[in-house]
Amino acid sequence: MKKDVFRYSDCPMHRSMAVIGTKWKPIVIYVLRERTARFGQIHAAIDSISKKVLTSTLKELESDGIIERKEYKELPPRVEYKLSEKGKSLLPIIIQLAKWDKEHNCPEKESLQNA
Amino acid sequence: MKKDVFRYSDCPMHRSMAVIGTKWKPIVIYVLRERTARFGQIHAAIDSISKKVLTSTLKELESDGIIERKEYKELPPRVEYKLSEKGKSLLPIIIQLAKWDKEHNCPEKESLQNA
DNA sequence: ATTACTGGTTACTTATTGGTTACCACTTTA
DNA sequence: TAAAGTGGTAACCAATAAGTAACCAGTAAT
Repeated sequence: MKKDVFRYSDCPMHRSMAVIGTKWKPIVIYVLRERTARFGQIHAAIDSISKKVLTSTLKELESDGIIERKEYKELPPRVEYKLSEKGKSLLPIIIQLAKWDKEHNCPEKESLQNA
Repeated sequence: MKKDVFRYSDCPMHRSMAVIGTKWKPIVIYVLRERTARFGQIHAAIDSISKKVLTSTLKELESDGIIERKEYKELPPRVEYKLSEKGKSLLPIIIQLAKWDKEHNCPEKESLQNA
């Protein structure tokens, strides 16, 4: 999120938004919830994100300590991303949000909450 | 969030983001967590939001059934906003996020997690 | 010699969000 | 008569986020 207007706010919601308040960040965290993934795998999992935006999203998440990036000196290159401890601590919230959605935004199947 | 690209996705995180994935929405929900508030009060609570953006944020939250708007036919006008049941069901997540922030993004006071 | 592979970068353009200022209705108060 | 108070709206502009297409390195396989 932009040039840190929210980062040093005294409201915790503002600060949270500074870290995960963009279109793609929660989705990337969700993708990494149970596995390490390579750049290309994340890109394939979220097919509508562009490489450029995925790159910048990953960089920001890394610099905020949410994910870790490990580069293997191979050819062709291999880079793996995974949640850090801090990122994992955010996971219950992200997962609850996905669950909330399943319970509230699926008009078709309102009674099937165990998918 | 824009023209509903995410709204009918089959990924629950995409759909959640369609409903609350903007800069201001989680903050507005947080402000309404324990009280009904008037437009001017919300505006005062989030002093960096403009009236225009607050108006559109409130409208979107209302049309997604997260908040309820009640207009009193008085002069000067009075309009009250509060969380709907659906909005209240989202609240634990928002509050957890604020709590997460307090625990992880306050480098100064790392051991004071009970503020 | 060419293509594929991977994880990007670059330059450029467009979409979306956010901000500013002025203004409105209608009544009460000064 | 004029200003204040409330919850906005309208027109216009600036900032930011996101998207597109082409390209790169360096090796292996075709």
